[in-house]
Amino acid sequence: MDSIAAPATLDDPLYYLRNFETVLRWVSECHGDLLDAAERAFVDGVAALPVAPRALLTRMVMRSGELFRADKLRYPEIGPATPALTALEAVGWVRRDGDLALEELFRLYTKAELGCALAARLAAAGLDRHGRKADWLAALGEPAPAPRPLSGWDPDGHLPAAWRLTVMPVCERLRLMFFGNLHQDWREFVLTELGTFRYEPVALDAASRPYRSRADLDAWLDLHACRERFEAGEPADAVAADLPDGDTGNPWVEERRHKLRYKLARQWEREDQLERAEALYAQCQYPDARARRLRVLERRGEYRAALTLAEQAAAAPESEQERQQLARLRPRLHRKLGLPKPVVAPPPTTEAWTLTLPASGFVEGAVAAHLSRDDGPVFYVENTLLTGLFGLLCWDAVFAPLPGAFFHPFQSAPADLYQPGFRHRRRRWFDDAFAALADDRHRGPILDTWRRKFGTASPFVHWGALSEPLLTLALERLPAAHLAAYGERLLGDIKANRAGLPDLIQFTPDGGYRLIEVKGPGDRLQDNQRRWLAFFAEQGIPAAVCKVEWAGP
DNA sequence: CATGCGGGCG
DNA sequence: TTCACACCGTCTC
DNA sequence: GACGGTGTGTCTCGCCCGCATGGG
Ligand SMILES: [Mn+2]
Ligand SMILES: [Mn+2]
Repeated sequence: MDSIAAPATLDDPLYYLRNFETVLRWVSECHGDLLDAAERAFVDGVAALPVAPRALLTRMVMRSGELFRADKLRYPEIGPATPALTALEAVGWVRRDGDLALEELFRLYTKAELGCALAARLAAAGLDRHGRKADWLAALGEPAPAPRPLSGWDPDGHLPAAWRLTVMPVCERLRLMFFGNLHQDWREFVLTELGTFRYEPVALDAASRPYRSRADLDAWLDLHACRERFEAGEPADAVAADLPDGDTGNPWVEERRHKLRYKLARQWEREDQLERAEALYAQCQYPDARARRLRVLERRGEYRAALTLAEQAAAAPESEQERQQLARLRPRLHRKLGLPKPVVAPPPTTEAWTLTLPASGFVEGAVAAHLSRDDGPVFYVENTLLTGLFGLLCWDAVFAPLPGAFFHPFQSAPADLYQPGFRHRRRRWFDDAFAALADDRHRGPILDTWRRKFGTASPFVHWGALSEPLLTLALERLPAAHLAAYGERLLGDIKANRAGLPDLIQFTPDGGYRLIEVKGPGDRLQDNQRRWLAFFAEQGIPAAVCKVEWAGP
């Protein structure tokens, strides 16, 4: 199956067309039932086109935007653009300029060209050719002129022709079907072929695909459109009105839906629309939504309602983070309501000390340099070391070929990495990994994986930060039991616990090690850093906080 | 004309 | 374009 | 001390070219 989607060789001048055809074939074979009639007609129609228009279409799809100047579509391997464009126009996949907005006109043409074509308008606006292009656009855009065909902007025909691609929406949908997301694009094929990206080869089965139904895809695309509008600055009210509120049962779709709800509610909070924010949080399952809802109730002075919800939450906290937030919130609510102080177990204490150092830009580096000795080196590792050791030890678990986890050859992680059953579904592999730790025979396999897989994309291993000397030293010094404790906590909540680890690791001259979180003046521990430090204290894993003051002048 | 930026490309 | 972190201003006890 | 908002770097390569900009 993976051979079907392998990138084409770059020796072929039409390699990009081969790759596009690979995706079309793949979609047609594995996702044919998700296509509607028009999409099916497009996929079949591409195959029926002569090679020149087919290749030009592919070039346009893979470039950015939907608008192109004919004179910028020059490809030696395709030949003249005009006949190819004519063929594409005949099937309706491109059309001549159509209505061009002023911004589009300015994006297509250079300042010099616009100076000619728009000479009259510019003169009327009192602009000469010495101003800046952005100022021209601002001046001519006030009041906003109606979009019009190129001839409407440029009656004398100074400007070269523009063409508009009309099939971008269907191509985006195909991209989504293939990749399961829209942040990967067609360049994956080339960069993989070049060796710039390396992905772990995982056997794919025909049933593996991200979307089961057309409804899943439609919902995903709708949500994506809503999110883009929101991020473009459209008011939360308008976006919320269009936000579909169904439930597809597809975890990836639903996660996006709840995340967008969370962001909209957050925006309403900022606008002091607390009632609406609270109502939206109430139907939002994104992590932290319940904590935000509590905060909103508190801000509205609804202490009684807040306390009721807080007690519900405390009875079944959704995460350690929520437990931590509740431990701060409940005393506040009790005070407001005149209730006795609740008993809250204080977190275990972590050793802390203060260093006074000559001023320098990079606090972590300054502390590392100050503490480092020949027989006691210090590395700036933050999340990369422990997470990397875990990723190396559990490589086979992470890339286990479970149904539905991998559906194309360019995945750096299984699709269900953050889903609740992730660990359980791979317990066979994880049990092996933890057994290796229990028997203290993890070092060989970790080092071996480091050598074999170096450079291959992994959700846990950041190769640039994990040199062999660091790795060997860490393996020598870190007890297996510490690694096991770390791994268990990470697996308990991968998303929340993959960050927040201390800045430095110090390999002490006595043959041990110590993790050090550096805090410059005005910087304080983040919640996730506190949780890790509390855990390390419980587990007897050596960790400390180093506060830094800059030496006075 | 030097410089910086961003798109296109393999 | 997302995310983790640093930094800073505020409010409160 | 708690909280929230904002800014920053780094995400995915390295190279080339066209373009905009501003100073000489
Ligand atoms: Mn840090
Ligand atoms: Mn720090």
